Amino acid sequence: MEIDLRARFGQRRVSFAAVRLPLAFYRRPALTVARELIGKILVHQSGDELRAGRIVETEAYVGEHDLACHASKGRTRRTEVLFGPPGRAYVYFIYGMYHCFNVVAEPEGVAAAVLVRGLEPLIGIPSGLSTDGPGKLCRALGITLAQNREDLRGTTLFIEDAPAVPSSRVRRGPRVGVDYAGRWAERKYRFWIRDNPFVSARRLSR
DNA sequence: CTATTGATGGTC
DNA sequence: ACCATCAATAGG
Repeated sequence: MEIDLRARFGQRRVSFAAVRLPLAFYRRPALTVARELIGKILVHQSGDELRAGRIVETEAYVGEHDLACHASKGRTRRTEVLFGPPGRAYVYFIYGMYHCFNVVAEPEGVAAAVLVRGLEPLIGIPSGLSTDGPGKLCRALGITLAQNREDLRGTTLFIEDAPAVPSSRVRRGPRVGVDYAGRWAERKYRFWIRDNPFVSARRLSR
């Protein structure tokens, strides 16, 4: 089923072609994908529920050598999807309560991904559910382990192209919650839209 | 405002 | 035992 996002964004006077991001978008360095995902539209359609938001915050996890990346633990049942083809969902369950949604990046064989940490609500987000944080946005969009490994060019969980966000509006800083990764925690692998209220960890987001 | 703590369960 | 989180709580 095709979904015409143009009609819905028309209400916000935003017009662009509703087109899924192609494989080539994802098959690039994770840092590039993380930066370029800012402003794109994450959509989850399950049954007759359509929920979508604009990506306002991401983090790159660049490979097995990156001690903050789950793939640094090697190839396991959980991390296997990271070694696979790009453009798939990597969803994991954390702290017994939350899910986190990632986009697999880089060519097959390179275990890298981009964590989506903040969404600006656009369509169908139930009132009272916030989207400023990786766990919260998964709850708001109904993303669970059921979506793990899903192809993001499909029809249930997918990402639509949208106008690029200019560099003047994008900020960079260290990733959140990865102090265990030593020097890798210091690297500025996190991207967010400046002053956007749907960015997580506001204290660290100036 | 910062710092700390508890909830809660998959993974290895 | 650890954890790519979050809300509640305590303290300055």
